[in-house]
Amino acid sequence: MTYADRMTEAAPSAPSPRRRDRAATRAALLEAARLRFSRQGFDGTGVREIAADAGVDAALVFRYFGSKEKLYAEAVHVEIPQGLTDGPPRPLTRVTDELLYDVVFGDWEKFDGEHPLLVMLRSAHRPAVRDQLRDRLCDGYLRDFAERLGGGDAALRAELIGALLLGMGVMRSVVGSPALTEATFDETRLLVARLVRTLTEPRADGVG
Amino acid sequence: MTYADRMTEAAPSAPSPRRRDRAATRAALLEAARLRFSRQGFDGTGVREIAADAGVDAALVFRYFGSKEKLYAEAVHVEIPQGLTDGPPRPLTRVTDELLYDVVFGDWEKFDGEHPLLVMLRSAHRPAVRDQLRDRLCDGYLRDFAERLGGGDAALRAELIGALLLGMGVMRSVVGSPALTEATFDETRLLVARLVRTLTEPRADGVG
Amino acid sequence: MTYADRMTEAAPSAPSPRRRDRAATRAALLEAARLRFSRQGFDGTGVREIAADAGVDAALVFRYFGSKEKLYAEAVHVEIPQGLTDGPPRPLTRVTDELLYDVVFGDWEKFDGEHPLLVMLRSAHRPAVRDQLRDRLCDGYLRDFAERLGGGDAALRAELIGALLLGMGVMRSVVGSPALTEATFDETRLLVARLVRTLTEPRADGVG
Amino acid sequence: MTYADRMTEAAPSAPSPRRRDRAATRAALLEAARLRFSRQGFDGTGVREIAADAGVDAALVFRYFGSKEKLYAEAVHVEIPQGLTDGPPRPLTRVTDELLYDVVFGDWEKFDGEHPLLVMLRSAHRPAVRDQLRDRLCDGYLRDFAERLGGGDAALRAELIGALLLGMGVMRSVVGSPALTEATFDETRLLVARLVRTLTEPRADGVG
DNA sequence: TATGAATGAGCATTCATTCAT
DNA sequence: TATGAATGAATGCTCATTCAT
Repeated sequence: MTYADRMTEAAPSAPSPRRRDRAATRAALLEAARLRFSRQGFDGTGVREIAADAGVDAALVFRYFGSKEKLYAEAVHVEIPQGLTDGPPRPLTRVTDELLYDVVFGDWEKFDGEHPLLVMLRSAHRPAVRDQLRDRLCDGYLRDFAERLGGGDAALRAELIGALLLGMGVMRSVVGSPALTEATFDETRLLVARLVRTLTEPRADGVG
Repeated sequence: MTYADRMTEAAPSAPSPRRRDRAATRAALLEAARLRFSRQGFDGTGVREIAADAGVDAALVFRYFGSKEKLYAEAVHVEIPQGLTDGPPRPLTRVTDELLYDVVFGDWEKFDGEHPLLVMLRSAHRPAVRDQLRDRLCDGYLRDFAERLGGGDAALRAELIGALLLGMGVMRSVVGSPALTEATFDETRLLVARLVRTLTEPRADGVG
Repeated sequence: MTYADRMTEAAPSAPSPRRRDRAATRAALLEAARLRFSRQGFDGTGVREIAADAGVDAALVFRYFGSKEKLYAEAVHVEIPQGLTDGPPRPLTRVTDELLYDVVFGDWEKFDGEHPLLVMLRSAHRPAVRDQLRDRLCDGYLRDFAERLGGGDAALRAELIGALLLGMGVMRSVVGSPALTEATFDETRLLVARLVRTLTEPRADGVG
Repeated sequence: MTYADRMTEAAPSAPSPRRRDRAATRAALLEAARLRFSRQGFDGTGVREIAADAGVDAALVFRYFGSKEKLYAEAVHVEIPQGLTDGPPRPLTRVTDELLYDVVFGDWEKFDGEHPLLVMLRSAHRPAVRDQLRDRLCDGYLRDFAERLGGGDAALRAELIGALLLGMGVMRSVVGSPALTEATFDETRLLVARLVRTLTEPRADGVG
């Protein structure tokens, strides 16, 4: 059996055998789903596994969420933090600092340590997940970001910054590259800030 | 056509020749597997599908490769191109130019149009794939790259460049972000070169 | 989903009157069950569907009726109409006329347009339904009918008439055969009357 | 458990543990399916049951037939006997005699004793089965039959004969009505022949 | 009493894999 | 050696029914 690499640890939480509590059961399923999907991706996770983690019957997944796919969509959904262009005015490098922390260095406990965008990336071969990812990334983060930048190729430069941050997240959490994994947030933010400024400040010489 | 034509050709179809020798059958399976895995990822591809594409029985996958997982490993394996620090000496931005073309803009026919690293990323939720990806990326590209860069945090800066390129590939092929998808190679390389120089040139001001 | 032809329209009635007494709820369940079972058969109907039509919880089905099977039995039960040999005396062809109308051409609103016998026939693979059907048909219609006919093989001839009428109902509503579906009641009754007389009138020549 | 009425007898045949014999396995599955479907209808039969009867794994149902529905279609398919208007010329009552025997009195061993039309009737709530039934009945038996009869309402009279025979089959095998169940073929054919003649012979008086 | 949360057996179907030939 | 028949565990999902409240 070559599929033994699937992690089989029990649910870390599953606190009380709460019974007959709709909200709590739903929440327990969502929490279990988040963790499993984060670790194992969509295809690698079974609904029975999730239900067992939550301590309930698998049929409740369908009662409460309709399908595995909808459970996934709801599990990886997070309210997009408004903090890009909204909130108190602050310099762009401050904004990217926050994003860097969130996406790359943040410890998203509920998602097994990774940013939900990276979690979704892991199951992005599914069209539904891909769409969700695109919405969150392009219509969420990047659009606001591009508006903040000026110039004709604002969208492209915004996506480059997005690519950098996303790529760093991939490097750390998916690939596990050594330098980024061991680097501290402070070491990294200086480099990132320099890169962001490079894309932000208008350069008189347009030389590549 | 890729920047450096390092892919060796192979029959694109191999339709009719019924009687095949062992080597040809193996090659046909590998080619079919490469295309299917690239398009559909590991989980989304069945061994019967691959075998049917190759015109042979599915049992041969196990006879020749032992398991689906090992077939995958062999299918996505490509000899790491020597073109980073080897070859004729050329400026670093030229090297990253080549990498940008390969990873982000290149058309890898044998992998259905994408760089094998992106293909692997798509199935990276599997520990085996993840390990393979890490080896290829860290011990392959990034190590050579870091040696080329000087300074104390060379490895980190090398990974940042790697993250940028990998992130751009993800943006284009997985996420499908609009600006990067529509941008031309030439529009993009100027921006990337600027970023690379930012990480390369020693800056007197160490401000982040 | 190849079974999408299952009708999914909501209940046409039972809209608003929230608070109901026991009797009204029971009646609402029965009515909903009758319609659903008539349309979709026993296996094709779920208790949740019925309960939803009636506007109550599915558990009430079990509280009131014990099981889906018992609900079915009660739903398709109708008082056998007395109109065969009872009532004012009238010729036998008149009686079969009435039966023809009832079974084949009648519009049984409460059973979605079909005679309950045909409805039951549709789920007659269930032993319980089959028993109910046999009781209704043999101990109900056919016994009275046979008494009306004279002669040694009265029972057999009665069953032949029953078979004709039942078969016509099957042809129209289950099979959907073209001629019987489009024929009018008046076109048909002449032929049926002739057949009935054939079985009724003593024939001098006993030739088959 | 109110569903205990499902018959659970083992397969009567399952002769040899024939292994690795495509044709024999296919045939064993078909035979088991025919019996189970005949007894229990489409919904009441599981593919595991069928496979167990045939002594093989349930997955083979899908390997050989694609789906449960296709297995059903193939299981209840019989070559329609040409013997209505084809073959040596013979009087119509002789033709109906044959049909009577086939549909009502014949012992179709492979279908658990019933004519396949009656078997299909049992699962006719499924659109696919219904279509198959209609094809077999209307386009098969009845069309040829109507051509044989003359007159303006030939189709209607043909369907009346069909209804009679089908209804008799239902009475015997589904309802289990006593007289028809106990009657001999010879007792019955005389009555049926009289009925057929009634519909065949032109009557000067068109009175119903 | 009536609600609705929970259950668990069951469903058809798919899959990588093995084994007889 | 290579074919393809056979396997069995796992998949997502549905259902009638029960039980706590």
